Amino acid sequence: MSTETRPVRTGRPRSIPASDTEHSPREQILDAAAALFVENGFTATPTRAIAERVGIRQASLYYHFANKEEMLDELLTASVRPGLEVVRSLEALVPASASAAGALHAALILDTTTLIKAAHNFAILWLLPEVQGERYNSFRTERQELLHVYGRLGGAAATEAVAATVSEEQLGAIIIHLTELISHLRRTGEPDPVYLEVIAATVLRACGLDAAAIEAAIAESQRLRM
Amino acid sequence: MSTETRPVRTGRPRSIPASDTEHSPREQILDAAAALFVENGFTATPTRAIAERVGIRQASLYYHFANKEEMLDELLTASVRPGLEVVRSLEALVPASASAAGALHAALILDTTTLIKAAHNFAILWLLPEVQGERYNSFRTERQELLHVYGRLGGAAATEAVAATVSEEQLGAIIIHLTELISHLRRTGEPDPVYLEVIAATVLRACGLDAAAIEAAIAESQRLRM
DNA sequence: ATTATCTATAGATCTATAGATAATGC
DNA sequence: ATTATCTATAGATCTATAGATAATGC
Repeated sequence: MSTETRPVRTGRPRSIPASDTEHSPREQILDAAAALFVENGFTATPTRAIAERVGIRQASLYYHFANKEEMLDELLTASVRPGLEVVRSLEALVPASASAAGALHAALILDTTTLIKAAHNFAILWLLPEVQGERYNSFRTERQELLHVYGRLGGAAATEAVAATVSEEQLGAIIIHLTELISHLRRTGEPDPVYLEVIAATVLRACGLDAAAIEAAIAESQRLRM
Repeated sequence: MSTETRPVRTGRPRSIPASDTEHSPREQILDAAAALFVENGFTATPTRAIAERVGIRQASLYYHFANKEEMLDELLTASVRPGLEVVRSLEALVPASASAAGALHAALILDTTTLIKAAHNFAILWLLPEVQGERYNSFRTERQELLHVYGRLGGAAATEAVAATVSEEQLGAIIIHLTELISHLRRTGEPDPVYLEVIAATVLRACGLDAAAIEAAIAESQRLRM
């Protein structure tokens, strides 16, 4: 016996009945837009292409969104938020129940796992030139926050020698940028999952940790992620 | 007495006389296109905007280029080639007249210096979604070659522990990606030049080098660049 | 009555071609 | 004659709005 709220659809039926009755039209549109924006970019994706992929008429998009920008805006914020939460909750464990290096490694693995597994390669959306505009400031703020958290974790994990020459700001930029390597690799094919481990270890090396310290952080990271 | 070949221009004069008589119309167009493609992207840059920036009519572009793609294509290849030459010539010094770590460091500083100083932020062009098409394969081949050279240099410089867990392919991807951090930072402002040193040192750490080995590589790198 | 679609289309582009024109070169 | 521009424009978009329509909700 199913207690799921079966979605009963009002409104005029589509000329091509929806293959996906699970998700709301809004979600269907965002999914199609994500796929196409990632593949072709924003300006190069006609609203018609989005509609076609959903199986509705081009004009019907505008019942759900005021314009094309609104779709991109929603996709952008959806693309940082989960990563930010993960990294924040791991930072909260430091120093009481986790070391900075252990938490950093765990955050990196979880974050890059999301990047590699997500249905669409969301994380490259913010590279679109159109995103430079002020319209997307709220997204940029969230990304900046992610950079700061990574910077703090990295700074706390770093050896004195590294902390003395690399600011937390710089470290944050380097770390977040290394996680994004996954998205870049995804553009040309399915990246080898071993990259997740390689990137996480590279970040720890960038923080100045030696082989023994890295091994310890990896072990701790595994416990933290259980 | 000047022996410079003063460019005497044939053809119908422009309605707005060129402010730049130094460069050929083709070069003027590429310069304008570079600035606009970097700022707004490819599809979002109308040919009219390029022409306006040059000071000619939109249709006049097509005397010099068959289409818009040809402009992007030319800009892309111009953006990798110099870096590739620099890195190659440094690799040639190894091991006879330079250590791998020293050559790698020198290559990184020279490469990122170009990225930070170039008139336009060329290096982000290859991130444009339009560049994924086969049309730009020749450019992608050159970039792949740059990745391989960096991978070989990194592999040769790496400690045994790192070389055992990170392939040259992976190392190359990480290194080239770290150099590109400069271009990303340039999108939002003028990056602090200290990033050049920070990135180069980060790469050496990623290769597993300890503080002493890095210091030695930096000293050697300075000699190599004199 | 409300919702979510549809059809039709206005208005604003945008790329690239055709053919004219105003210089210099020989 | 050759070169590099110009004017004019065809043809193909592309976004967003207006208003009609076919369901369900009450």
